[in-house]
Amino acid sequence: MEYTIRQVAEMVDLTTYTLRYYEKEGLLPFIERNEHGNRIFKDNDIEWVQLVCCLRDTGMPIAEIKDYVDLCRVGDETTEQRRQIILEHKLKVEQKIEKMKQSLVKINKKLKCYNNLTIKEETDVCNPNYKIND
Amino acid sequence: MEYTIRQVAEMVDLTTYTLRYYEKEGLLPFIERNEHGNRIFKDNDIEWVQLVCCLRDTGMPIAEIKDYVDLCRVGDETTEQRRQIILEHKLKVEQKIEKMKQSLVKINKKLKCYNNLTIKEETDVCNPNYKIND
DNA sequence: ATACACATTAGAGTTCACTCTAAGTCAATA
DNA sequence: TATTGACTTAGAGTGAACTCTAATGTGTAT
Repeated sequence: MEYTIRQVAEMVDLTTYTLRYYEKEGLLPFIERNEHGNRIFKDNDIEWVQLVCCLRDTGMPIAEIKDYVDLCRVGDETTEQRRQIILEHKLKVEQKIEKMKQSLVKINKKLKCYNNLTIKEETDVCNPNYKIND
Repeated sequence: MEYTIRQVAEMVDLTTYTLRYYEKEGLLPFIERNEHGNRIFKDNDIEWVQLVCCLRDTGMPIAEIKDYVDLCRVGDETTEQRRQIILEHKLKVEQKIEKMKQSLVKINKKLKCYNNLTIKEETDVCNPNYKIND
């Protein structure tokens, strides 16, 4: 199957601007063109875009994704370097999730505080301003 | 206990620039000053800064934290609005964690692919460039 | 034929969250 | 007394990641 940039944008929930920007930055070096110079996305390309999105969504900077893509283009002799990049990113993502979970605990405590307040109609012991509590 | 901006920066792992910026943006409206106009952070302030960091780290924009802080300053009649803000943020954070976990699954698949490659010394079936696989 | 809808490019502009600079004040120390 | 070092401010600068504009081209519908 082949898709226009607009269709792909819709599919992966990016704008056409962003897709062009990603190509310009070297994140999508394989996209073909038709006879008018318009981009043609194949199914493989969609999957690639999705991988790029996955890395971006988990906090990998554009420049680092570019490095990874460049290694991909070199060929077999770079698999170990690529493995290393993905491994390190995996660890960062795991840490990020752990930190988010910790933060969520704090947020839930805060929320519980407000819930108690609302339910019990008590005096505001839960931070009308933070001088009083938390 | 009282602390200088430098000490607080160290404690919460922000720069002094960032702390001043947060105050300028209205995120820390209660910080007192000494006779020379220097900021004095109390223990309460540290906790407040940590809450701000918690919200920031989980993706709440500065402007939204500001709105929340402003509501705190108004007083008791805004607890329901504040509860709502925290509740909605909690849900967003949960979604964010869920999305991160999904992404991690994808990243792990990729990594496994490279690991197999490295261990088995097979032909590169795992994306020397993405035309071949994934 | 002409308008509409979609595509293209280079490059400018925007937003966010800092990050830093310059110029100044103040207190303690050599 | 002079320097050092920590603080202050307003406001300029930075970097990342988009986001958009303007000019242009192409194919289809009325």
